[in-house]
Amino acid sequence: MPARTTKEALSRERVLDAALAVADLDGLGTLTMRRVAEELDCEAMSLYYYVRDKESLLAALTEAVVGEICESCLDPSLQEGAADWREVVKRRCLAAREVMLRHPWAPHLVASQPTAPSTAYALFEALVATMVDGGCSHSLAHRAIHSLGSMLLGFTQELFEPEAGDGDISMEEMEALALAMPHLAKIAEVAAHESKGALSMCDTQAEFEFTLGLILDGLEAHRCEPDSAH
Amino acid sequence: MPARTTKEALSRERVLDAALAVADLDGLGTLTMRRVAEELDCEAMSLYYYVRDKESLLAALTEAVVGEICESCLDPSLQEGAADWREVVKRRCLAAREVMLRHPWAPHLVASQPTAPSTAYALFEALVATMVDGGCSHSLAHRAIHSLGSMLLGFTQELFEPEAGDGDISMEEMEALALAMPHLAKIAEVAAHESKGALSMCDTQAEFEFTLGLILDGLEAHRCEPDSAH
DNA sequence: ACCTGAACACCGTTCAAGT
DNA sequence: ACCTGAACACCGTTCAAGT
Repeated sequence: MPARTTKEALSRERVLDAALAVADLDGLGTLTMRRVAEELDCEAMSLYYYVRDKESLLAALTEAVVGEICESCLDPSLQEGAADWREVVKRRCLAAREVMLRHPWAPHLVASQPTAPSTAYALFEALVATMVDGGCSHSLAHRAIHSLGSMLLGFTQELFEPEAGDGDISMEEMEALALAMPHLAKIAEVAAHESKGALSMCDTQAEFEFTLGLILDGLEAHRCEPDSAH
Repeated sequence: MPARTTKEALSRERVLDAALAVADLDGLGTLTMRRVAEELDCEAMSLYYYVRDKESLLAALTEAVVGEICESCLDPSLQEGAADWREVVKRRCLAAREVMLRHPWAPHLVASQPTAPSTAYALFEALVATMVDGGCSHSLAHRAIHSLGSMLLGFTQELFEPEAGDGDISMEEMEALALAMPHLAKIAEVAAHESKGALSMCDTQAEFEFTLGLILDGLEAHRCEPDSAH
C-alpha cells in the first residue's frame, strides 16, 4: 500500500544516478559499490545485474559528466552576438569550467580513464567547426584542441589516441562517425598521413611545445604593454 | 655468512625507494602496502614503523617526484646562452616534462594530493625570479605560474591555497621561507592585499580567463600568419 | 629498537539460490 | 527476469607479542 516504502525497481539509469549523487556528495573516494547500493536501498551484488563491474560503472559515469559538459558547451545561445571565433570558444570553455566546478571530481575521473569518452568528440567537432568557419586551418584547429584540452576537461592527456583494441569499432561505425563529424575526420586523415610510421597519431612533444610557445609569447606581449594587467 | 641473503635493515628511505620502484614498474594501481613490503622482502606491517599510513607514504612519494622535477628544472646549465627569459622558462618546462614522461603516474599522484608539496615552491621561486629579471612585473609572473601549472606538474589545480590547518606552520618558519623565496613572498603579499575579504588568495576564475586569453590570442595570431605552422 | 602473526573492518566480485 | 546470502580474495591498519 504505502507507495513511499515500495521499493522502486532498479535500472541501469538509477544505478548511474546514484553513483553520480554519491560522487557529488562525498567525492570519488567514498564511491564504493556498497555505498551506491545503500543509496538505492539494495545490496551491492544487485548492481552487477546492471553493470559489469566497478570499472565500467566509472566509465559510464565519465561519459555522463563529459556529456553534461558537451551539452553546456553546445548550447546554441553561446554563439549569439559573438564578435569572433575566439569569443565563441571562450564562452564554451567557461561553460565547461562551470560544469567542472559543479563536479570537482570530474577531472580526476576523466584523467583516470584509459580513453576519452566518445561524448567528448561532439564537443571537439563543434570547436573545430567554429575555428575553421572563423578562418583557421584544420591543422591549427587541431593544435588548438590539444592546447585547450586542460581548459575543457581539466587535465592534460592524450585525447586522440586509439583505444586499446582497434578491432572493436567496425568500418560502418567508422564511416558513420566520419559523416557525423566531418572536421574531426579531416583532422584524423591529415594526422594519419603526416605521422605514417610514427608511434602515435599526434606528436605530443610538438603539441606541448606549441602550447608552451603560445603561453610564453602571450606573456611576453603582456610584459610590453603592462597597462591591461595589474 | 652469505651477504646476499642477509636482510638489509629497513629504513624510511628504502621504503620510499621501493614505493617509487613499484609505481614506475606497474603504476599507482598496484601500489599497495603489501606489494611494497614484498619488494623489500618484509611484511606489510613493518612499513608502519617508518610511515604513518599509506596516505603519508603517497605524500612522501609526491614530494620525491616533485623534488626530481625541481632538480631537473633548476639545473644552472639551462640558463646558458638563453636569448630570453622565455627560453629559460621553456627549457625548464621541457625538463619538467621529461621527468613526467619517466614517471607517467606523477600528474595523477600530484593532483590527488590535497596540497602541492613544499618542494614545488623552489621551482616557482626560480621561475618568478627569471621572469622578473627579464622585465616582467611580479603580478604578471604570478599569473604565469598559474598559466604554466599544467605544463610543469601535468595538471591544473589550486597551487597557492593554504593547507587545511594554518597553524601548523610557525611564524619563524614563515619568515625563513620568505627569506629563502623573496619573490614568492612578494607575490603572496600583493595577492593577500588584493584579496582581502575574498575566499581564496587567488582569483581562480580570473586566472582561468587569463590563460584562456593567452591561448586564444596566440591561436588568432597564428591564423593571420599561417606560414609558421602547417 | 625493530619486526611480525593474528585479527578486524572494508572492499570488489562470484555464484548458487531464492522470488 | 531480477535480487540476495554466503563466501572468497584482497586491502589498510592495529596491537600485542616476539627478537
